[in-house]
Amino acid sequence: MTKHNKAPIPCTQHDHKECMKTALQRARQVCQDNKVRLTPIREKVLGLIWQSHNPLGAYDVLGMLSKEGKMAAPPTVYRALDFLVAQGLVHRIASLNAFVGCSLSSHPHVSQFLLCRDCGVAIEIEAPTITEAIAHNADQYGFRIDENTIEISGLCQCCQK
Amino acid sequence: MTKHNKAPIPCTQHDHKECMKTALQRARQVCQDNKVRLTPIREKVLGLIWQSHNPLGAYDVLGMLSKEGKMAAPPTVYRALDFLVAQGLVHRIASLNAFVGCSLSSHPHVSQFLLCRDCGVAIEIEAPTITEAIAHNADQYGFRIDENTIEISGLCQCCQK
DNA sequence: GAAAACAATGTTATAATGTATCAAATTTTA
DNA sequence: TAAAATTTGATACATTATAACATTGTTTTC
Repeated sequence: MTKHNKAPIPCTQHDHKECMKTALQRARQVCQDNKVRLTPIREKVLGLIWQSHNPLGAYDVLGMLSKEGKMAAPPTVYRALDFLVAQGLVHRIASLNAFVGCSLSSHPHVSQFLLCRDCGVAIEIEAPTITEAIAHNADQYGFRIDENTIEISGLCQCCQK
Repeated sequence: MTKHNKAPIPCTQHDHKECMKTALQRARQVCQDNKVRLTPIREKVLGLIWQSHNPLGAYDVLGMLSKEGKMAAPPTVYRALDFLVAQGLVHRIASLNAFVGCSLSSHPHVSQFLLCRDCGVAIEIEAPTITEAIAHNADQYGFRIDENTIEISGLCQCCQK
């Protein structure tokens, strides 16, 4: 493994429209495969979540919906978010009470994030070494893992300057 | 490293008075070293937190204080908890919005927990392999770590039967 | 295609968690 | 002991999340 020291995509200027398009395409595919419905509200909320790589609070999403004239109450947003989380399209960031689009491919994975406390970006990583270290340690305690919450706060490369 | 497959202390029947006594002694020492005051409220809250190895919500603590006749408002409890967290005597469990006594010795450490979804026990572990794996991965992204939130949910050994 | 069953959304109210602000009391410092 | 700093009290409020039930929309069955 070589050190890349290159800013991760979420952190850089990039064609974010492309991220969004990919995310929505994937969402349609996942929902089709899982035989669940990506309704207009759910798709809309996913789109709002994907407006950036920064986790959004449920009430942020609610506010954005209102600005677009769509009246909505909290349960509407929470239900859409719960659905998206259940389908693995969105992750909840417990330490921020916020939600961010899943940027990894559809295969199952644990959620692992680097969270910049300055710019707020959430960098989702897929680190087998972390996963294995955790599995190994849990095993030593006879602990059976259901879910991982791995949220590393700090400063992303861009914000250290 | 050998697999112990022995239930961790928090999970077993044990002399919990001893845990509590140790925790309070350590707290006094830490506060003395750090030149901060372990006031009656702070000590009381720490005691309540240590009544079990299960994370307690701030409002649980508040309720327990009330039952003992001590009137208190939320800020009182949150202030005490914030203090205890700052001194490293208590950890906040983000995924549960709850607080649990720190069961590791005073030297600095990242917070790593196994959380049983059945009995609710929080098992604090100190796993250098996890810490190193995270450090290494963060490094690859040029990410500077401030804080770790590592919360593994699942079933503890006792609750798998 | 109508009726039944199921799924999703709307609506209202409220619960649970956490903080801002300023006043009063206590402790420490000078 | 007076001044400064810290801690606590008290009120109000902000933020995050859910319960409960009515309504609408979609799918299935006959």
